[in-house]
Amino acid sequence: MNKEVHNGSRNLGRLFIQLQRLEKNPRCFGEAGPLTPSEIHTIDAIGCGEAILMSELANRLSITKGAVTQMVKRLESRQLVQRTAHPEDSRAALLSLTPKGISAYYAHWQAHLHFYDQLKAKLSQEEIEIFETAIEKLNELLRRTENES
Amino acid sequence: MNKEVHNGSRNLGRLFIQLQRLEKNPRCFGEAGPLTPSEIHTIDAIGCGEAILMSELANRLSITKGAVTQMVKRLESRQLVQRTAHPEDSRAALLSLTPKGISAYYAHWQAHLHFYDQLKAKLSQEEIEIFETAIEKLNELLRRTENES
DNA sequence: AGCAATTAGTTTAGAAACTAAACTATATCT
DNA sequence: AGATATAGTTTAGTTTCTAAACTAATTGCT
Repeated sequence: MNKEVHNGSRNLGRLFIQLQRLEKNPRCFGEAGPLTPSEIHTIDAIGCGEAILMSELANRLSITKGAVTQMVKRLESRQLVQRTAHPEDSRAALLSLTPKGISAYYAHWQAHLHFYDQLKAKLSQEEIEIFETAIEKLNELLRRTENES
Repeated sequence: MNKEVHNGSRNLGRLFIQLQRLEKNPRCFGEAGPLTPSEIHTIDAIGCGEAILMSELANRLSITKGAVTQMVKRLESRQLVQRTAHPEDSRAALLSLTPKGISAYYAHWQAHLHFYDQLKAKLSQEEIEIFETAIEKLNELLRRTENES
């Protein structure tokens, strides 16, 4: 009984470590060749919505602008991302996904959904709902923890 | 309604990213100075149980033996980890935590528990239980996914 | 209009945390 | 004893990032 007290925290820790491990190696998504975790993560952050600025991407990824420059250069050379001139500010570059980038984006998304479906298959409808609200609360908690520091 | 279909997966993804972000910077634990994520992770993997071999540590961390050599060298020089000779195999080194390492280990553990307590404060007893079994099932699923590839 | 301050992005040198592969030294198997 | 396997180390090189100095365009002030 007493031994079980810390298991919740331990399991959450393990979950994190396993996720990290799984996301460590390059994988293929859509028509793109093998993509490293950072690469697919960047594609995910750019997304299929409106084109975004380099600095906005840096923000979303929590990395420096310099790192973004380097990453985008690589993805551009592999024709996954494209830059277009900003219509009003000639300093700025507008980033968006190419068709190949979009295919990687959807394939990645698809993989996530597939994985999540597997989890849902193991839970009842009620459990799914509780799990999801718990995850949301966790996210909220983390957001606040982040601002504290 | 339809818009909500993918939110579970998205939130789980966000959780992962937020956790990564949070664990990015060096932090202080116990009597040890600032420790990088890899360092505290290594200390956590060595643990306070029986002394372990370098290769066992490499296994637990899913990194190469060479990487372990380098990491342990650093932690040893900071007096967080110690090596003792293996009584029966003179090739092998037995790793364990020094008192300073142990204090870091517990402080890290403490931080996790504290965080988890904050989450639990937001959930009912029943919700906690469901959440924890869901996490366990997730872990199980991940373990299997890992073996597949 | 003119000059300072700000902002967008780039460049460069270097750090952290790895890997792969060749290596040393000991142990085990036949 | 000799071949093979195992524990750990070393080294050179990769990836992903940062910090800081930089360029070029924009905005704000007077």
